[in-house]
Amino acid sequence: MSSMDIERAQLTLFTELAEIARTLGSPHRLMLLQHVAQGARSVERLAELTGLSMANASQHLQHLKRSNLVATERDGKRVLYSIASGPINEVLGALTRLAEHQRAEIQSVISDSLTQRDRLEGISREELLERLRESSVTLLDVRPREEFEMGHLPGAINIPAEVLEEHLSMLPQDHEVVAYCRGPHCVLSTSAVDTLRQNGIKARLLDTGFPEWKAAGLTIETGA
Amino acid sequence: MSSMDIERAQLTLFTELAEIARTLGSPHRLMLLQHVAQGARSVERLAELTGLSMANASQHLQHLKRSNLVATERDGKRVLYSIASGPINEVLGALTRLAEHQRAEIQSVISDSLTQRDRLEGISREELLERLRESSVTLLDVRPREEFEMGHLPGAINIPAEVLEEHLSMLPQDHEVVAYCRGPHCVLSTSAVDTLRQNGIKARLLDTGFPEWKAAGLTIETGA
DNA sequence: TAATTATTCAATGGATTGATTGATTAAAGA
DNA sequence: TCTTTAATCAATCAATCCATTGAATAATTA
Repeated sequence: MSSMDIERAQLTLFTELAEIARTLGSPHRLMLLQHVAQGARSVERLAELTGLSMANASQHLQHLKRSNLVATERDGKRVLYSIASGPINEVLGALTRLAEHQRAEIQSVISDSLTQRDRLEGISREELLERLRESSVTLLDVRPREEFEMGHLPGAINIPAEVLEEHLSMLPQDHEVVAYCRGPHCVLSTSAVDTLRQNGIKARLLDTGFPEWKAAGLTIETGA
Repeated sequence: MSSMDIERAQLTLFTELAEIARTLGSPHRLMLLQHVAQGARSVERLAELTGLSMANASQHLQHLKRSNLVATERDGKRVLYSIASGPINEVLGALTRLAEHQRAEIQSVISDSLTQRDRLEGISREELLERLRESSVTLLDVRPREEFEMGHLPGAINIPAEVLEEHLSMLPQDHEVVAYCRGPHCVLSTSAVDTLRQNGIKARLLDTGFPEWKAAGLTIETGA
């Protein structure tokens, strides 16, 4: 193996990595990816969910496909896009943690925010299970009702993020609240945690979301 | 918190993520980042290491800086670039694993490669320590001699990747070999593992590199 | 102070990207 | 078969990106 070959190998690896990173380097594609990660969706639905035009959504989805981040399957006259196999969520999770770290670093200079520090430190699945067993926490699912009813973590109560502020009275003031939504890169529950804290409720964020919980083979409740 | 606010928060988060991903979306910037991750380097050195022109390297480095992936510090008439704090390696590691996963998936269709599967499964620090204690493995450092001499894992022998093929006789034929270099995103040791296997030596890849080992506070040897 | 070295800035041009529009293909139903 | 619906393709245009060039700035040395 000559050092020439090594350089070439380095270059091709970096080129591959760069290609993936580039594909992730568009807010619209990230939004599409996030929705696709919830389950197979048609182009039309994805366009609607993201507010993009059909043609534009289609092109972005094809871009994601070229990078092997999503897969397609035909269903009658529709084409369903679903997330590809592989550690895609890990990449998005790592990216999110990096972004949050950077944001925290900036904010810790600007503001003296006390909540900032531990907002990043989510609660782990293991700790959650332990705390649930001794019922010292309330588990809060902030996804839309329909998603909640399709399946949720056992014992969770559902208050969609968009109505959280008006339904704070449903939450116990003494217990700590652990919020979760779709995945580690879901922004809904971090804003939920902010809202809760601003209202004097002790709140933390589950470091995994519903899809991961399901993937880990843990028990799930359905219905309302 | 209205659902309008959520959408805006989503958008800004995704925009931030996309910006980081975009910055990583260039092979040249990834190369620069990899070198910078080894320690503080001047623009000139980095230009030389990557084969870029000074002005070009400088601009890419500034791009990396704008995304808070590197930091600068003046040293006399030179400007030293170093890696920023935060889980940057985690992102690169996750990206690399994703790329390798994709590559493996393609290759497992094309070729019937037996080695492909477990090449990805590196050996963990814990397992390595155990195996070293019972001296059932040989630890191989494939970085350039100078880096090796600055510090390496205890008990490792050094054969730089570019001369590995000519020095195979230095390696025991009966022991398993564990190769490592700089970090999980270092391509050197994966090519090293390939070379070794092609020559009938049982080889695996350490799932962390020297920087991580050092960061974990484990013992280090210096000198030749 | 002048000359040197290291880096950045500013301007240029070619290549690529992202969104829009309208045309085209594919499958299903009337 | 003709129409409808879902998705993709092709063409366009503005915006951005990347590398190059040469000039400008900053710190050091003669």
